[in-house]
Amino acid sequence: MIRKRIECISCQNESCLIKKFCHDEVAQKFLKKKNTIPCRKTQNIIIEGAPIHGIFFVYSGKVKVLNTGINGREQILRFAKDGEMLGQRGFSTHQYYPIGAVALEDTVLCNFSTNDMRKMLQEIPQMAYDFMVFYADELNRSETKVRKFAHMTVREKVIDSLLYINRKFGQKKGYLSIRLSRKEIADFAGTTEEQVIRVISVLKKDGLIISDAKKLGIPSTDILKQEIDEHHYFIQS
Amino acid sequence: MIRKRIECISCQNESCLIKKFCHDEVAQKFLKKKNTIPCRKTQNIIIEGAPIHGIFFVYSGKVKVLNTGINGREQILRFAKDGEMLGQRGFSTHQYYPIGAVALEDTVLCNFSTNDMRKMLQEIPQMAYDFMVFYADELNRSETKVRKFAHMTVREKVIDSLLYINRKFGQKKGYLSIRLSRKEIADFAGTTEEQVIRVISVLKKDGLIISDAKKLGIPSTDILKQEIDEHHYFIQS
DNA sequence: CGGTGTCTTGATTCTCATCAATTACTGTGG
DNA sequence: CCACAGTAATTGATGAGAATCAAGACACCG
Repeated sequence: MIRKRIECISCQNESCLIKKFCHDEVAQKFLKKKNTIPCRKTQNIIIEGAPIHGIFFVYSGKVKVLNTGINGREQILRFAKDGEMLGQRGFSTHQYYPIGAVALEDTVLCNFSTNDMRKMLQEIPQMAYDFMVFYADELNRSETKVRKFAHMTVREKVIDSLLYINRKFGQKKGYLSIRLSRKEIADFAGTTEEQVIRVISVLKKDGLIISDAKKLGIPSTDILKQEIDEHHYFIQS
Repeated sequence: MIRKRIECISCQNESCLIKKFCHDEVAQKFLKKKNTIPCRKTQNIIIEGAPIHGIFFVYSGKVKVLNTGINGREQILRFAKDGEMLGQRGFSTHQYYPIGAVALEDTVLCNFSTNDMRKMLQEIPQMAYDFMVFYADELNRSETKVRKFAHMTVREKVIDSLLYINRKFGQKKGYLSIRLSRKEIADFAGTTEEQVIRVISVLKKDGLIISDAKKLGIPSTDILKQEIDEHHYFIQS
């Protein structure tokens, strides 16, 4: 576990919205003030409903972003990996985090206070613009998801979720490089554990996905993609 | 129908993200170039999948924002009224509008080309920041909706939709000041026309909503709100 | 080698979408 | 002003899909 401070200069996450400005003079005073926070698997990074205390960037590791209904059911909204942002809502009028975030494996985070982040965005116009584009894309993605939840069958939702996980985290040696429980897939797909299991069973029987121990693999995404697209010609995001 | 050009200076929509900068010097050259577009009820403002040709602001009127699956089913993503924005995705990497927009009544729009809008945002940092906050809020709203679609019953979704419509457009003389068909409510709530009718019937019987001719009214939102909150303590948006 | 948690499968129940048929409403032209 | 057509709203019946419930298999860990 990395405990030492991470400097943006030496960071390899080219997609990070901050990294891009690591040579910017104005940015320097803020970059100096950021914190490096290591956290262990299953640890809560952001607690839903807690007062907002800044914005996070994933330096390394994997995270799930979720929120909970009072019935105890949790909805996973998205996953985040290296270079991605968490707790982005400090800017809107909210006082409390509307979402929670949990580390799926050992993770290292960079943290900026909401105040510093605000100032940095106001002082570096290009950064505000970049953030705006980022949010616009996220909004797109989220609205696509609304549509999916409204009209897809469980089978389609599960397939769609598996494809998303595959796109996001990729495969290593033929298997998805992230291990999620059936429950987590269900919470992401918007269904129940049992349904996910049933769909996965059928997909395995049909040879559309493979499994070894607890790992899942997708030999070819083509047929699966095709099935989704046939009924919903979505602009993927 | 207003045909003459609308000037931001004389516009009354205080919530408009552009109006706020109508005295800004840098903004002037862009404001001069905007177009005023009147359109009639049921007219298509944005056609889903068409090449992006700018961003719109509602000067007056009411609009629905939607997208369609190949099965013909449409999902209404949100409604927009005076001062609100349409086709906001010109900034992200998309080439085509991922959504469509249709006028629900006679509507007057202001239009900026994507290029002008981009330049304006780059040249006026505070505007980029405001837009960023706007998107962040929209994202929040959308993610709340994902959660709702995942876990609410049809009855809850319909009630939630009616409350949203009421919040957004308000009531006049005890009735909602917008008239939507059952089908439109269904497309927004993520269910079918028949289900909406059934739920509304029951709600009328229980005196929770009233109707006169085609108009719907909500005498008191308290009980309805309570029903939603009991099962899902959402941060409303 | 218990024990705990995840995974799996089957059976049951229930909600909701669909289909079909009827009624109410709106606008138009004669 | 009324007849008519076309659209929207309504109601009931049915079936499919999905959530829930229950029980057992499996793996992992002390």
